[in-house]
Amino acid sequence: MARKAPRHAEAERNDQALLIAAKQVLKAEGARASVAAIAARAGVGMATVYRRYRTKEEFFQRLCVLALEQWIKAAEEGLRMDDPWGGLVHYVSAALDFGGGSLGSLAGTVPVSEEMAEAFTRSEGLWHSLVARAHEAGVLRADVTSVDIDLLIEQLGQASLVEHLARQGRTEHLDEARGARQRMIMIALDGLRPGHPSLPAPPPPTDLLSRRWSM
Amino acid sequence: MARKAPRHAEAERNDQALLIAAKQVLKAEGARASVAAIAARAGVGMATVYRRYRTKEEFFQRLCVLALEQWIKAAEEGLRMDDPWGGLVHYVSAALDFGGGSLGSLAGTVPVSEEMAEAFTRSEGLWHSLVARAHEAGVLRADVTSVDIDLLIEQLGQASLVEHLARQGRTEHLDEARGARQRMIMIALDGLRPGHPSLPAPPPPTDLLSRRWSM
DNA sequence: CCGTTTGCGGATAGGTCCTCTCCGTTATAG
DNA sequence: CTATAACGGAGAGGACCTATCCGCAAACGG
Repeated sequence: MARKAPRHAEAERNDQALLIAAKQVLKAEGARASVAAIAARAGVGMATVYRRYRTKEEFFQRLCVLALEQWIKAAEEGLRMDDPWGGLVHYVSAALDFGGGSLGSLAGTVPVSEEMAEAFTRSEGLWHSLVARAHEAGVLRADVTSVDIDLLIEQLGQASLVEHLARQGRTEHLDEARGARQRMIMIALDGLRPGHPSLPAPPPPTDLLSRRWSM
Repeated sequence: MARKAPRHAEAERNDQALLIAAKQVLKAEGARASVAAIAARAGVGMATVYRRYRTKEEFFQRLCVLALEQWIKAAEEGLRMDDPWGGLVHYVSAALDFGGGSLGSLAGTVPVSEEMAEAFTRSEGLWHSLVARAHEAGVLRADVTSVDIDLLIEQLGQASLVEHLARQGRTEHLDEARGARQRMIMIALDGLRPGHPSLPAPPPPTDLLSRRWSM
């Protein structure tokens, strides 16, 4: 009967290429990215996407789960670090690096699957621990909550000048834009340190963001 | 001959409604906003837009000029304040309030008109004065440049949770989201104060952003 | 009260772009 | 060399967007 899988290696390579391309395109174009654009970026045909996922929605849900796993990994790494502040910075930096912000733009446009809700719950728990530890050590300003920082990550993670330039093919200034972005992130993180006047408005409710991840 | 303008008042009202609606929709949807959406938001027909502007592009260019005038006004107000830091905060807050960030998403998608380039030059000069004054007074960390702050404004000005919720009609949490946003902006501004470790990467070139506004 | 003029809304033509399917082609294991 | 898993891309069908056109409503002078 079935002799063997003739093009198995190529299929595996395409799997990976698709996931990488999807992250890049989603980061640059947000939730409006088209399947065609992602496939082109990965150097494969569109059929290759639809052979693996029944619909675009299912594809994006899978990407959400993978991204959530990166959040979880970042939080675990952060907790493993001895320095509470360093751990928190690691988490935020990692989230912005792998494009955790693009996740935010997906949330709300893609129905939440069971798998997604589960992964989110796990990541949320770890994240709270990381923030709590920083608070206890006194290295994080007392009037800031984990939701505040989540919002900050989401905002800073949106399509930035870097992605805009990359999309337009203007590579001359890419490095400068990347450096500028790092500086901006550091500025925002410095605003999280203790020693600043107290924040306006009451702290946001804890479920302000998380309700987007429940089914 | 021409007796008089029969429906002049309504026309004037529509003019204003269109501009207001355009700002709101652009803020929520970015540069991809459709004319139909803007007209609907203003409660007018599409023809009303095209009676005033020949093309969508011309409409958006006009909006850019109006927005740039708001930037100029904000900078002038900031310079008129006695407190150098307060003046800078005023500028940033005003820019984020009136949706200066949506301007950033227009830059690059709309050809730069002469009027736009001129207004930008004027606003840029005022902005530099405002930053220079803060630097001289020592109330702004020395290693931050005006481009850094521009980038921060652009990033924080992009479609936020507030706009996402508004677009989906979820008004229950709008006030909480608005408060959370104010807190986030204050956190970022606190990061601009003196007394933090020095920033990574060299300062961005002064024309990193401004070249988008030259013809 | 009527005629004229001005501005109005929305249907729609024409075009772009997107999702998803179908089918002839290509690469590999035996 | 054959059988077959996996491939790429053209295209059907539909959503949506810009810009136009036309019948209608409102304001004013006489």
